[in-house]
Amino acid sequence: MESKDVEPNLYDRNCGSRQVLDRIGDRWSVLVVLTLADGVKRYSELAQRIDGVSQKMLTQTLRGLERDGLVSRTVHATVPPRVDYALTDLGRTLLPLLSSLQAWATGHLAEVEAARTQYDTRP
Amino acid sequence: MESKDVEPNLYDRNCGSRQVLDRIGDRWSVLVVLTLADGVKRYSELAQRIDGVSQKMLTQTLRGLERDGLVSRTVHATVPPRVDYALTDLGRTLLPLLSSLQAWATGHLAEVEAARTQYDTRP
DNA sequence: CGGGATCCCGTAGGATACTG
DNA sequence: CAGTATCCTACGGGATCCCG
Repeated sequence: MESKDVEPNLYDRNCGSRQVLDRIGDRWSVLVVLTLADGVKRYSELAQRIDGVSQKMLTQTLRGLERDGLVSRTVHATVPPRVDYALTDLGRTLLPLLSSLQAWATGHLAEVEAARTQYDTRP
Repeated sequence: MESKDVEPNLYDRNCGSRQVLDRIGDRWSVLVVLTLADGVKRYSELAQRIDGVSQKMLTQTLRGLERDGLVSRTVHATVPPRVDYALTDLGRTLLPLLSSLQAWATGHLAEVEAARTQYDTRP
């Protein structure tokens, strides 16, 4: 099969789908999107909620998500300034997947940790 | 079900669930697991299939997945040596999620790229 | 063939200070 | 408050050599 309908190959480093996957796979992106799951959040709320993220990384992550059309950014011309972030429709389509991921992570945490200790304590 | 249910907080950097998520979110881990979806693979097969991965990263990724109990590693004492990698039962439970992720990436690729160009070409 | 060990570089990413 | 700008370090990750 070699039509122009290239059937996106995730394993090809030049394929766009891989870049999309990279974004999804990003540490902070996942956490940001999940945080925005329950509605609009301000910059400071995000920073507060997501433990360990530096403002540089948070800003960078938000820009990336905004660029990819997953998150919308709304600036209110007030004093003090206020910026709201929310999921776009596209971003919302990603939500079920990330929730599943979250569920898997918490649900299988015990097994993973067990595997780790077993791996670490062996000949 | 027990009283110890601290309800794993993904947003706490010290919570194990976040480390699990980090592993899943890893660039190469996802691709390796997906590659192993259709059965046992040798080291060289993986290296060949996954474009752009260095052997160092491949080895490192495989070790990580093995440690977390997602992938099994079988060494055959032959000459030349032969090492087989396969998903464990635990690893297989992750498969549907990653497939969904893959589907999302390819399915929404166009929208994401559109959003990008729009973002890049604006005041 | 499947990696372990080294060397080395680029950059991701943290801390801090400054601005609109 | 919500960033940008700067500096600086750690580490991701590539290339190379070598061994079981």
